Amino acid sequence: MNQLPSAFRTAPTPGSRITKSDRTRAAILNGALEFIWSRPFREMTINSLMASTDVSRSAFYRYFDDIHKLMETLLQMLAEEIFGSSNLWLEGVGDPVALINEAFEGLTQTCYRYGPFLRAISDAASADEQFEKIWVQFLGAFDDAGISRIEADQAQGLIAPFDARPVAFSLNRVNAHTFIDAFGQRPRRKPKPIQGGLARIWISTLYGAEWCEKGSSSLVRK
Amino acid sequence: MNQLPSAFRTAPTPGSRITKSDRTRAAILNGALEFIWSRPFREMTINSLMASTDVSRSAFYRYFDDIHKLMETLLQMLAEEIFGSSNLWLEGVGDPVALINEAFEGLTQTCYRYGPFLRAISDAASADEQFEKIWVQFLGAFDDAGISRIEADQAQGLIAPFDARPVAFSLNRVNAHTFIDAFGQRPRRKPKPIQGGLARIWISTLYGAEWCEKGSSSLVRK
DNA sequence: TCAACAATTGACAGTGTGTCACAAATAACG
DNA sequence: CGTTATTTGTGACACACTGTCAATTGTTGA
Repeated sequence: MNQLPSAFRTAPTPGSRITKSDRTRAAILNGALEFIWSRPFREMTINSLMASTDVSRSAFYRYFDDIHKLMETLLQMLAEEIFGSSNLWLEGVGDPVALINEAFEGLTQTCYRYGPFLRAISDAASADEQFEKIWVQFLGAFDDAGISRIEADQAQGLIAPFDARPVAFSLNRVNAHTFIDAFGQRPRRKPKPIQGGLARIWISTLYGAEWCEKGSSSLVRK
Repeated sequence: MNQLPSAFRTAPTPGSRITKSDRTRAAILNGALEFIWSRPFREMTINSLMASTDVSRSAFYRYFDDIHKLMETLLQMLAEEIFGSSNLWLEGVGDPVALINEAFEGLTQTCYRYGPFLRAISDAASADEQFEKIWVQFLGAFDDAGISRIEADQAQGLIAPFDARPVAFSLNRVNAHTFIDAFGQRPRRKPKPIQGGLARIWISTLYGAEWCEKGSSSLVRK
């Protein structure tokens, strides 16, 4: 049922032994993940979060400055996985349309699994100035990579010569917020149609609609 | 400098005279608009809001249940104007590509003007369950209208026969969050490239890229 | 064993919320 | 007018959450 990552079952200490502090820290992080999975971020107070652990509320502050610093820690976890999926198209070589389809296959799966978490991150961003910067930076990294890829393909004549920046900007927004809105709260929408819709938008915009029905089987409609 | 609507300069009472209550209510709403224009929504407490009026914090509760009910009142204001712009394409007759370009002209202008406000609404939605429902409903109305329009054009052979629902869903997300991210905080991005990027995405996805450079002059690049 | 260090705790001050009984201002009316 | 009724505004209260601190408890290694 709970599809959240189990990355904190043990301690993330470098070389030394597992200390009590490690276990408490892991308990807090796991508690946060479970919380996010079952309740909206706005209800996650230090109180309610620490209630799931066996230590007091004050103990939280030995490990994190506040709720948003904790979210920052969690975001880093997800970031690698998401960036990994997207990189297929962003930096891959070969047929770009096929790469996009492949990338959306993995990306959709990842975002479907982590939907509520993704949503919590987005909510946390609007609640805290510092964390918002991190989230904006995270999205901005995709913007830059997208612009590079589009301009590279434009140089090769694969993409029409339009202004890459605003298109990359909007294409990244459509991904982020389609996933957040579609998978962020239960019942989540079916992933396949969402994936198909996004792939269609990207491929039509960048390479032309005639590529939409070709390529990966992930676009075949039932 | 301040481009916010001045809708509350007087009282919105039906027939009768302007009472003191009307003026206070208007002062609160105007204070909220000014606040949103200059500071992020997360900093808008009843305290800081009422400081701009000449009545006490408690007086707020005579007019609104809480901050989010106030936001609800403000949203209704904007809703009509936004829906008006979009309706050009959603329900207009004639060349749909030209209609989209026209619609984006007005829509971009409106969202540029009300950017910080739009952003506050989005932030408020993630902070309050009730208000979130209203925001979701607001977006959902565009989804439904978009699906209808796409399916109608598909029936006419103007749009390829793909599953309209997820595409309309994502196209609406790209609008909302492109505008929020691009115009929600100063310095706002230049509206024209944003408008061009969005129009390109919509037109390519729905009608095919060959229509992108034709139609309205709003797509001509410098 | 017993210091030295790590982890945890309850209590506190600060800020915000929403409610209430009461005070002040305004309107209604003889 | 002056008096009453209604509307509008206020301070004070109880509650919730945050972040800090000195004091306490626990763990570890010589």
